[in-house]
Amino acid sequence: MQRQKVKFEAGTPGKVGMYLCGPTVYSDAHLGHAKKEVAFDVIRRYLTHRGYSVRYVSNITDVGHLQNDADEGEDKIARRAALEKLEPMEVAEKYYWSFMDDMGRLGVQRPSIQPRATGHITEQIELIEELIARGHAYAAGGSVYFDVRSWPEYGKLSGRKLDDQEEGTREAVRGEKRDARDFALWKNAETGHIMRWNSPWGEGFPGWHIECSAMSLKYLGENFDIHGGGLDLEFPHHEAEIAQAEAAGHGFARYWMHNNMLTIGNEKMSKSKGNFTTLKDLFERVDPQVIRFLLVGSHYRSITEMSEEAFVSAQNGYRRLHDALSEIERRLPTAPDRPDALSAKVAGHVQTFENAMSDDFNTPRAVAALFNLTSDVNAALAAGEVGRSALAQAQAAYRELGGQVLGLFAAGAAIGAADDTALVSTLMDVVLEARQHYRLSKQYAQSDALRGKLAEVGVTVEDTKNGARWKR
RNA sequence: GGCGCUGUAGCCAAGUGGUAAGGCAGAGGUCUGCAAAACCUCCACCACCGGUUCAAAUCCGGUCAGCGCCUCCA
Repeated sequence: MQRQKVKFEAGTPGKVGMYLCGPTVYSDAHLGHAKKEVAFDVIRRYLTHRGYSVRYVSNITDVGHLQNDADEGEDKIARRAALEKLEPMEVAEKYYWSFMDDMGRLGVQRPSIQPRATGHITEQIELIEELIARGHAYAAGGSVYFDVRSWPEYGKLSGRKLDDQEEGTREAVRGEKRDARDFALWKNAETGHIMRWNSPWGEGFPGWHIECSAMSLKYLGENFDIHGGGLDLEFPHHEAEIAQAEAAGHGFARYWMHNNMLTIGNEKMSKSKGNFTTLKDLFERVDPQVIRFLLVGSHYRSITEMSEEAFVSAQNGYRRLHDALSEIERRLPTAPDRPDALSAKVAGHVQTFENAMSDDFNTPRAVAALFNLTSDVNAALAAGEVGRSALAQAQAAYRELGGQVLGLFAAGAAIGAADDTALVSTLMDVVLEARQHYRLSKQYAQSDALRGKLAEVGVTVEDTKNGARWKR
């Protein structure tokens, strides 16, 4: 809670418990969600790489919270349900799986535990009762509110003072609150509100913030290590989480990490602004691996500026890395068994990568290390044969650092690997052989025509000293 | 109004007080029948003005511009 970069020390040696605020499942995920998920996925992967046993908990918010702070009862999921003519839980289910599918394609590993808000109503009610018992919450009109005046530490995460905040900037302040800034722990369900549960205060539904306090404590215990989420959640969501947990007497997260936003045209991409691109649309034209590469190309705490040009840039850059790895693996089986000067260079780049990641997960510097590695590898490959151990060492660097840590170079990814079936492989051999005949007899018009035809369907032919090769 | 962030090449993006990582795009060259890929070479007075320092992109003050949160938002 120092609002600065600090050294990480696990609460229990060798183990890390981390909690990430997950999505509200009422619509398709967009690129901004991907930035957050990928950022924390990389953090988790790197901690794992460093030998920690990580328990990664990320919630699913399937209770439909209100569109705004108004008194009206329509919530986001219910609204969507009406729109799509679905049961609210069908909406939640649909977009939950949609989210999982999108993240899977981006190479985001599944959480160790993925608790749902609707499955933890009891835990939330219990926490609310503890708060009431300790005098930090009060019931009013079938709802329960957190009494911010009773908890002086409220605001410590985001560095805010209550008195400085503008009151009720948008909506009329509810009369039943003791203070305008008190936030709901439990809300009375009005007539027509579909998602509702029994509680000591009547039928209702939990407030937005309470689920994260209840579920993180349940699965990670008190004083767990890391709590993450988007910077836009710092206040009020995370502030409220801390207050709820600590005012109830529970030690909460020891480190807080917030990813910055993704912008397009210098504006935050968000659902409310409508300037978002859903991942599903994006996957139609951009390889998920390229999107992931693009995201790790900027630091998680930095704003990532998105544009069409950025996709092209990422596509070409990622291809360079990918091609070098492919060439290494192609030459590995026949590489001579001797030491090579490349080894020391590889080791140097591996060290640079580790140093970058150890310093607040600096993925841009880590990626730069991979590019520098690639330069050395390509130079060595261009110069002639390279010793097997050096190649194996380089391969391991790509696979372990770029692959396991950054989540790149996934097997079966579209670039270079798709359709690499026996049939396609044989057909391509036949075509390239025919083309080679044309070339040897200097019938270049014909050979170039073949190459042109292949290019039209996205296949690139490259002539090398050792014959032609192709890639997609 | 309060809290906070950012301004680095055409674009993206790191940067730990000691004279700017990396990628894309671009220019020239090597190789090639031509391409492609790869390799070699080139490409930044770090928004502006002051200050501290032997030394500032980096620290301090100010100015300008932009952004985020304070309302659902990743």
